Amino acid sequence: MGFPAVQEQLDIIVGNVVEIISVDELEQKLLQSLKTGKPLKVKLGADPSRPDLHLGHSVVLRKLREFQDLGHQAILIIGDFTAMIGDPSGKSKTRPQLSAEEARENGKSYFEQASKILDPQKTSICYNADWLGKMGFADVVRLSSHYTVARMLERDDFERRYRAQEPISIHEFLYPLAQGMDSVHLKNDVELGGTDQKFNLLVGRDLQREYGITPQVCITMPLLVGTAGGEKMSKSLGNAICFNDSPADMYGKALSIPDTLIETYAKLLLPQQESAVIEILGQINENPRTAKRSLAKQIVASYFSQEEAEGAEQHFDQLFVLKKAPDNLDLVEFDQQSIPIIDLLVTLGAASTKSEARRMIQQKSVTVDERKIEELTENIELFGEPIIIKAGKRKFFKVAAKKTVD
RNA sequence: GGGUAGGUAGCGAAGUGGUUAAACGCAACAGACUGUAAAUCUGUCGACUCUGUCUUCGGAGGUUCGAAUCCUCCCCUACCCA
Repeated sequence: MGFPAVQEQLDIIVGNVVEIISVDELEQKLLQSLKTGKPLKVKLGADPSRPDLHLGHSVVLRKLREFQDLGHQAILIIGDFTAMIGDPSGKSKTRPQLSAEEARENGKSYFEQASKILDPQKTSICYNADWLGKMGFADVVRLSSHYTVARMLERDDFERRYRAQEPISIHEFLYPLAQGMDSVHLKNDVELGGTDQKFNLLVGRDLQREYGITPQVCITMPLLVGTAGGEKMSKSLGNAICFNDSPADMYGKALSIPDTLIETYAKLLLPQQESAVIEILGQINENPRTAKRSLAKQIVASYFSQEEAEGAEQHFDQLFVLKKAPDNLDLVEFDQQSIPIIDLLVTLGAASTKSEARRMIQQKSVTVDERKIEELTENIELFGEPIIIKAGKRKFFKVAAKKTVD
């Protein structure tokens, strides 16, 4: 099967990217593949230590998908080797060192999640422990000789930390080199990454050249801003929308983004060709609310289905527009017949400590079957029909005493 | 090896013997408002048997009526000199 014309391919590839190093080389590679009928190898690195994919990852995954759709070969490379070492970078706590099995396990989960965007049939997965794990100390020494400290310090992150007098461990210097070795091993034509990966991508390019391979084209994609705006989306900052979120959560989170983010989200999170994108962009000025609602719905639909997206929207309206409890709450059963409200909130996980539970009550955010709790010491009767506990705006629980079978 | 500057609540950052559970900012949570879980305003934000009690300021001891603040030892980080 043939590839689309080079210009046609370029038009798609260029969309949404921040930088392509370099466009000329990319064009040549495309031309070459068109002539020989050989697809380009497009590499994307995946970190298996954090297998929870969120919409931030989707930006770059979508770009990879576009390459697939153009007929090129997507290679998802699971960094299980680096994950096994663990990364104590800077002040951030040492990441748990993963065992080989855990890393593989996470890698699998990563692939499954990524398959919501990629075409799994056309995606090859590699584990970099397969080759990095076989390198001996001598190999590593040889590898490190290709790079200098000064060049390492060019990296934004290193430079900043160095200036701020924050610690940088030696092995962190080895990371870009290890990642670069992946490119040497795979002889890939293109590597994708977020803008924060630019340095690493370039190291891969340099190393390929050192090892006598045609250097890869580096394509960087924008980092997605989190739902709160400002910082980049990340699970640990709690501003992420995850692939594994329920449709309802996904919808709610998407709807809570600041208005100023609607455009960015619409462009980066939906397929470029999607007609809804244009529609949403058109609505922003007239009615941001409508634009945001259809954005949220489209996002949910792209991970689940149109029906589930509708459902999520209805669920949301019921909760926040009509302010009623959702009707499909799981029942939490208790052994005892009654329980102090504070203990109840902690047991349910609505509050992490009793002090917090106390505070919530004092702030009048707790209701039991629509009745506001005023007394800190109130006992909640659990026998009989299940009751609905509401804590804050969006935490609902349905509780009851266990039915005694006699 | 020598020297200097540091290690304070989720993060950033004040505080250098006494109303200090510890200023302030961010994050978080709640309330009001709204078109949303946006924005804005207000409040909360160590724990508990909660008008009181207990435990915190890298760790362990010590001085003192009283210490995050003084002393000793140790651990950790950055920089400079070797």
